[in-house]
Amino acid sequence: MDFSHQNPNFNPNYTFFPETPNPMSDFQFSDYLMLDDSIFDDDDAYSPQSMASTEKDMAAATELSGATSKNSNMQVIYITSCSMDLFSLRLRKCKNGVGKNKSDLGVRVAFRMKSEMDVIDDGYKWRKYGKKSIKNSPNPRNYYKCSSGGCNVKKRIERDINDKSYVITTYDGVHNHDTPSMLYYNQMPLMAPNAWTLQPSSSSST
DNA sequence: CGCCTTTGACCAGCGC
DNA sequence: GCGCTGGTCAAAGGCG
Repeated sequence: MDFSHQNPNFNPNYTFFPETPNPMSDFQFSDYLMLDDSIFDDDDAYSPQSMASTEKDMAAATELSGATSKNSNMQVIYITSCSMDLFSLRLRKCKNGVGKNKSDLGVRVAFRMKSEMDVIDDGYKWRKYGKKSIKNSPNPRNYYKCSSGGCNVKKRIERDINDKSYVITTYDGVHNHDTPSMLYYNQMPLMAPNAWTLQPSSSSST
């Protein structure tokens, strides 16, 4: 089964994450995903280096997710369309990597999706602890902490300045517990990860 | 009663 | 040093 495609409009190193038919895929991640590259193993097929996007895309994603110079170790992955289940599987992968040598707050993930709702139900329980007006943005930024005891994961949610139909969500840290939906994913056959990560750019494999 | 949101105050980092 | 900005705290009130 071929899950991997190449998009001719982008960088040859670009990897396309296809949609997969799944009842959990009730919405799709449409634009940017940003990760701290230290969570990846060197030989990991998930490595950002194998999924480099254009400089323009990276700059845009960096701006969207609020990254600054102090986050310069972050790398940007461009995803045209990725369903919720695939994204969660990637987070599980990240969590496994972080546990080895980084604190729970070593990961930042940001993505932008089209949604009428401000808060996306990602399976975890969140408690709102702040709200701020952001300079040059008509939309406030909301701050949430994971309600689970001992879990220090935070997330920020705000509307895209340029297109209010998009919501930008930034996660800081990795949950130290599972969520019911994660249990669901654990029971899924692991077909997607092996398929769509092992075929980056066949043309660039020199 | 417990947990949540709201919201103003406070604090720290950064640029000038 | 000062002001601006983003992030967090904590008190108050609401809701199930």
